Amino acid sequence: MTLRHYQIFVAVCDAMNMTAAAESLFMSQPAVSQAIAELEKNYEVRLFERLSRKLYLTEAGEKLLGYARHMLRMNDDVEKDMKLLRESGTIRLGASVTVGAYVLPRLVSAFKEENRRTAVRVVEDNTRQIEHLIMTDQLDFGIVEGDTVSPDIVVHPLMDDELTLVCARTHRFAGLSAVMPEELEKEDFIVREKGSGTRKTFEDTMALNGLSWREAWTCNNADTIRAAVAAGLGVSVISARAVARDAASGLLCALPVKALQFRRTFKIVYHKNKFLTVPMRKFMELCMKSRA
Amino acid sequence: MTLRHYQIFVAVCDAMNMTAAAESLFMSQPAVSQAIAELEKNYEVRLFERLSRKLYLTEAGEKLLGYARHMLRMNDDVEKDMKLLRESGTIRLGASVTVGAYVLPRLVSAFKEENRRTAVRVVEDNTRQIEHLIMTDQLDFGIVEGDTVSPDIVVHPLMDDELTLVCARTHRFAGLSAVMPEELEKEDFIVREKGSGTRKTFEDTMALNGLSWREAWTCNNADTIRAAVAAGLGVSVISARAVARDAASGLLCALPVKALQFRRTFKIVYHKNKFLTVPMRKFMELCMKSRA
DNA sequence: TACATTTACGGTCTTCGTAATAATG
DNA sequence: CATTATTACGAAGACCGTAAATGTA
Repeated sequence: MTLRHYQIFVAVCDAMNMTAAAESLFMSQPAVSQAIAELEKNYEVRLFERLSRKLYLTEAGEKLLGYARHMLRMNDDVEKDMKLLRESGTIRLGASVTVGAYVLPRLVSAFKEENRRTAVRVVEDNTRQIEHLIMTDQLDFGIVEGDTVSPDIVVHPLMDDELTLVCARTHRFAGLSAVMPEELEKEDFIVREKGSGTRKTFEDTMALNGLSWREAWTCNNADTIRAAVAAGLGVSVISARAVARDAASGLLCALPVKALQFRRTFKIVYHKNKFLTVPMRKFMELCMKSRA
Repeated sequence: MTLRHYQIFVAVCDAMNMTAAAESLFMSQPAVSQAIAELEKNYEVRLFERLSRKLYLTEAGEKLLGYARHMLRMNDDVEKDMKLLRESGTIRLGASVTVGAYVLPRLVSAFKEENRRTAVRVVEDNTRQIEHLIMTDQLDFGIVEGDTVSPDIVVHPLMDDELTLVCARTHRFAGLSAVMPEELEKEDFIVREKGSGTRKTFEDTMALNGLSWREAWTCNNADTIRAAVAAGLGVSVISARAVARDAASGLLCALPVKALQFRRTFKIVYHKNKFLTVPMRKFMELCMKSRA
């Protein structure tokens, strides 16, 4: 028996008259009659007594009616829920550390402003981990700074991120319009841990320019770095976004290195077979539009 | 979308693998694939992510799964309930007064003995009312003493019922082996009300035999009649079944009238289009078997 | 290559319409 | 005779099978 049978049955119960039920369902009366007959045959019960051109619902009919109404109601609810999910399902978003700290909060809150019914869940971890979560559909997509490995990952460059040299306001560099690259070799560096994208960009760029450097302090977050730099324990090269506020307030100095740029790109990444829902695409569009 | 779609969907969720689901459903794998595709198309949501030969249930899939399981469960329950009702639905039984008081209790309790799951509801009223309730499917069938009117009522004679003359043990009739019909005309009669089947049988038989009679007391129940007769207030003609116990205990005397019988028939009656369930037929068979 | 899913296509059963028949008031 | 339900039958479509194609490990 199909939901259609139940639907017809309920219509007949509501009308207690097959002809009227057929009309309400915009179908022929014999089709209704047949559907009821099929139900009765299938369950081997009589659903209606037909006495003197009138229909009377039997005990079995009464019982079935309860179930049928419930099932049809559920089916309608499915429709509604699917529609809702189609337009506002949860977004499971991955972010690598720098992105998560300095880019995403702004984007997520802007998105939520315009899509209040869509929940956004963010997982922050290193690029490698984010990639794995995407490959196993534990995340819908990610915004990362590092490079992905799998050829099944689609990569959309989102925005460039510039690392900048920072020092304390009391440091000898403070006030210079630019620092000569060789000067860096004389400094103590406070750096992120191995495996960090920031660290990798810094190392790669230094190596590319034939510059050596001294590691004075290693830590896994930008807050500690800013504090240590401000305290004059050394200099660092971290995302300009991470020090924008402190540079403006004068707590730290951010300054360029002559003829040398620490650059990387933030990218939106997802599995090439991933089905992107409307809210997911909306979020991505918002990211692309708001790249600064 | 049909229940079949949901059934297939649930199987795929259970296996998280279309091929295995197809096997468990004893159907081809493409058919499963198609059912899922139809669901996804219909609701315009993706139910599974297909990443690297693996299936992952989406948020929408998760939601749908909950509904689908519920609906399928209900559908199974319908099956069970219908089966139960088929074999043990309620019996709505009508009985006219004498039948209800002196015949039915025995039959119903005998029936319940062997059909514990079948509920029996009895409505006791006069034949005319019982017939109306049957015509409007408020009763499944009836056992009545009177005659039905509608040509749509099927009538099965069930058992003869003999009315007997009763008097007090101190009455002048007491001890006689038979009473001469003419003697009746000298007695005071305690009778049932007009409209009663018992009264009608009595009146008809008396009239048929050219006998007149005196009405001393009218009441609508056999208990009062027995009490009044026992008190020597008159004689009566009522169902032998109603006085069997009192006659045996010597409280009353039941005796034949020479060459005269007060007879009527109890009948099983139902609408000719009435669908008789298994328990209903069982009850009728029990009635026919146990006719005394 | 081997395995899983999707696409293509065709046969069979279902569903529903029209028309005819039966039953009822 | 008008109204309602059932039966009969045929066309359109759904369902599911086989075969081939596609995509991955």
